[in-house]
Amino acid sequence: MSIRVYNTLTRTKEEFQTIAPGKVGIYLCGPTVYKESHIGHMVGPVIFDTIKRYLAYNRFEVTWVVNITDVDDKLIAQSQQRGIPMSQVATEMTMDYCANLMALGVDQITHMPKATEHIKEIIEFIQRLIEKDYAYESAGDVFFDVRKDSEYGKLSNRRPEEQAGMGGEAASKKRAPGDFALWKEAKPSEPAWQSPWGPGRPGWHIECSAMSHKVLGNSFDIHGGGLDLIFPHHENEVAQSECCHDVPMARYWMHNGLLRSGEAGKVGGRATAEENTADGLEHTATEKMSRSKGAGGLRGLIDRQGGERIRFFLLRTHYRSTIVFSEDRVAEAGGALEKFYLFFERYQRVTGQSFYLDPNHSSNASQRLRDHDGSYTGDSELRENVCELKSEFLRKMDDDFNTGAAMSDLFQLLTALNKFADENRLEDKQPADEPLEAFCQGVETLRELAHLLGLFVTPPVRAVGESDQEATNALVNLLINLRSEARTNKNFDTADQIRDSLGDIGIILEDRQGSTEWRTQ
RNA sequence: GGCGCCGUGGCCAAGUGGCUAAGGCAGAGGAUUGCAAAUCCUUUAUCCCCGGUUCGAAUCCGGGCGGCGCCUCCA
Repeated sequence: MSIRVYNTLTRTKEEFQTIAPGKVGIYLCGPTVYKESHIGHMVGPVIFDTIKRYLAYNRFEVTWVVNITDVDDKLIAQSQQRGIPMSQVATEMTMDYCANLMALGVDQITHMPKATEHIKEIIEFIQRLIEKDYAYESAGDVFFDVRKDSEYGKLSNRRPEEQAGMGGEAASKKRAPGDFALWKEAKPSEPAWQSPWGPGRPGWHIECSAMSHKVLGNSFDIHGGGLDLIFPHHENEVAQSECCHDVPMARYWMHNGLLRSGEAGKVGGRATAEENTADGLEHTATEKMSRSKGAGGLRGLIDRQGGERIRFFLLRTHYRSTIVFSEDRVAEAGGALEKFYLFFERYQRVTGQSFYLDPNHSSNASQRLRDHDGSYTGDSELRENVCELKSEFLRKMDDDFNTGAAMSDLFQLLTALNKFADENRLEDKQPADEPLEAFCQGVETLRELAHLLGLFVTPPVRAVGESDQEATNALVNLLINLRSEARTNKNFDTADQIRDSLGDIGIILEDRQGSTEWRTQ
């Protein structure tokens, strides 16, 4: 039983072996906090949050670092444009980023170091590179000399000499066009820190090398980020770090696929299939999500769809694949979650306990360990089925964290449990003890596996406010009572009219034994 | 030009050499229900095209067509 991960460096799946036994260090490149984050920024955090949960489940002690880059040309531009200090822009956007992470259930991050709080380490790092002759000062700037690094290009598989169009505005200060800035001289109006080369600020890549070194050491296990960071960001990071420390920076380089926009121009307006297929072929122009292309509105998306839907949408596809994003797609995918929510209500009807608040398990279920001593006793068809689905789920997760494939077992588990509840009439007043226990154990497994994906940890956030809900509650119950009376009198026309009218405004009634329940949508 | 990815049922999406090609959504039929809802059961695949390797390929190789990414800021 071993975990395999795809390594960008070798372009193969490799067996996962940690540097220190039982411990894992992960560094994920976080955002440059100059604007509100968009949906694309959530892909890496969500998959690595899941990876951390899974590694912890496999008895690893995991340290997961996500950096905040809070000094950068774009941040300076923002602060000047808005007329506020750069640090204020950074603080606002960092809070926005963290709020979005929380909404998507990303709560496993161990450290979030900021670049501006590590200027000293950054300067020391650069000094070391200069001493070792891998970097040079040039008129207030410091550059990394790519020609000194014989391994430069190994991650992205490209040779600097073959690159066209490199150099940028600082080209005249460089020895070679592929050289990149470690330290940038400050212009008069720009924020600056004192350094041996005069006032300035760090270049883009150096903060990650310095901070990962500080928190995780010379070598750590996993370095992650979006595919678009392979070049130049990660290529430059490896170059800096390995020239500085003379050991491999990271064992496994993991890169998540990017999101592409699949907006058909009908977001928010329930586009019907009939409308779209009128001309037979509708080629939706899709393009990569990026802030420069106007992707945005993550907060609104979260408000409308809920974080869990978005998380589910992202984990449905393998993390290295491109995902075509649109709100319609999120909404559509999220419909599948309803089946689980309805089941959790069923679970509550059967056991009288909330799926979420079970005092015995809720708080610890996500900390369950693999191969724990399960309380699975006796044998039955359900138990066998559950065990098999669980091992299938784990087998798929072992194979490069194949969350999309693993989800199918979650759905099959759900179906098995529903079927079992049907067949054993668990919603009757007095269900037999033995089947009830088997059922609860099955639910326990469902919870255990779902929590590995970060799903169903907390109740879904509904859009309705608290007080609204109370009023709605009272009102609907009133109508239910009226309808119930009509039904008792065999006045089904009236009963149906009430139910249909409620259905028209989005309230669904469900008749159970002796009572009627309702839900929205 | 250099490096790289993708093309699986109406839609989304696993599977990368060998049982009847997962699962979800949508649709259809059935069970259940006073009628519904929920739930369960049943049901839909020339795996982009052509050639090759092989006893055997969606899966490997070559070619073609189509879509996309990076090489400039980007998760």
